[in-house]
Amino acid sequence: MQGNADHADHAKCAASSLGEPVQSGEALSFGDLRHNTGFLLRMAWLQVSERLEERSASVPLTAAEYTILRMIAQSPGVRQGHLAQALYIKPAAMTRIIRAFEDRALVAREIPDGDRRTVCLSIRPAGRAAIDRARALFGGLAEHERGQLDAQEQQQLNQLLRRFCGLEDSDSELP
Amino acid sequence: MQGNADHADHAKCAASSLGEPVQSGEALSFGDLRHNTGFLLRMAWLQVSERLEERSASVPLTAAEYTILRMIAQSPGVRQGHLAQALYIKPAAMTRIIRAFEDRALVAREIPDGDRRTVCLSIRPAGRAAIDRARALFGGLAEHERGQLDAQEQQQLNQLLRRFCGLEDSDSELP
DNA sequence: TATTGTTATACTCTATAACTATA
DNA sequence: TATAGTTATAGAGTATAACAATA
Repeated sequence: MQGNADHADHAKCAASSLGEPVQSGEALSFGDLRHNTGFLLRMAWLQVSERLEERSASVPLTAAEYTILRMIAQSPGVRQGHLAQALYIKPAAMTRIIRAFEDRALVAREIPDGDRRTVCLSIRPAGRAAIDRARALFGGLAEHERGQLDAQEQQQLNQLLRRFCGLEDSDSELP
Repeated sequence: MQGNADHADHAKCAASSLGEPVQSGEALSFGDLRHNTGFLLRMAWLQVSERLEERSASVPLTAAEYTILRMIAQSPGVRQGHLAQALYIKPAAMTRIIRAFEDRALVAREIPDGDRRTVCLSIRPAGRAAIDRARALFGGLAEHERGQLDAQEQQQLNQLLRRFCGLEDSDSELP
């Protein structure tokens, strides 16, 4: 429910004109927003991306690039379009990203004989080296990724997030 | 190996320098990325924001604007800077957002006598009406926010997310 | 001098549609 | 005609620093 904070039209900032407490202090109330998954997801992502951005300063790879490179390394020969679809990246954007990778010799583009409209991607040695260098910064259950959670809670969070986005516990766990 | 070898024969995609299976099919493996909280958070947020964007088409408020408006309604007289800090919005960006709100008569800006450098915000009737109209689209545990989760799992996810970003179960739950 | 908010500018992402080439 | 990818352009969002007013 939310029926608080009735009309406080002329709420003087500090001089409380109405019963509702005024937030001239520091901690302000999030109210029902605390039960809004979209809001929480955005807040959590903003915190993480901030930390990732700091870290990406020390390595020639952003977190987004790291993700794409890892996907290519894990799926050699993957079609560019499939990769874009899986990562929610539009084809037009993927083209620029991949071309930049090619310019830096991180990935190889190949047009297969079977269907010459498509582009297949594979990792190159420099790409693999970049991944290895960045893994410690961006990867796994690292401390900077935990927020206020302990390792067990983080795994629980991860599982719920996988379930949330339909990334069920199916692939590549047991070959 | 799974043998759909009709194209895989000559597709040099397949015959890479690695022994790894080739993902010319559809579902591709996310590998260790499935244990990467940052990656999962981004994927989940992308799904949600996509749905929110569709919904915001039918109402003159984006999901981000809805969040800010609700915060102002919940904290009448809140200082603009505090609001920006709480929501991870830079002051420069907040200025434009608030001015747009003021132009649409959704919020009121007030410069208090106590400290004339600051700006205090409060909701106006049109703002409250906009919130009410948008609540059904953006709010709570709505179906569009659940992903593949049932209501209980979603609450569990919400709690872990609150913990993750330090939004502990402290505020405004029991006044 | 430090703080709060504003302005101006540039840069990164993203969205969209038109285009090429293959099928 | 449909599909895969490319190109070009515009728009939103965000970062940065310089600035004004106030403390």
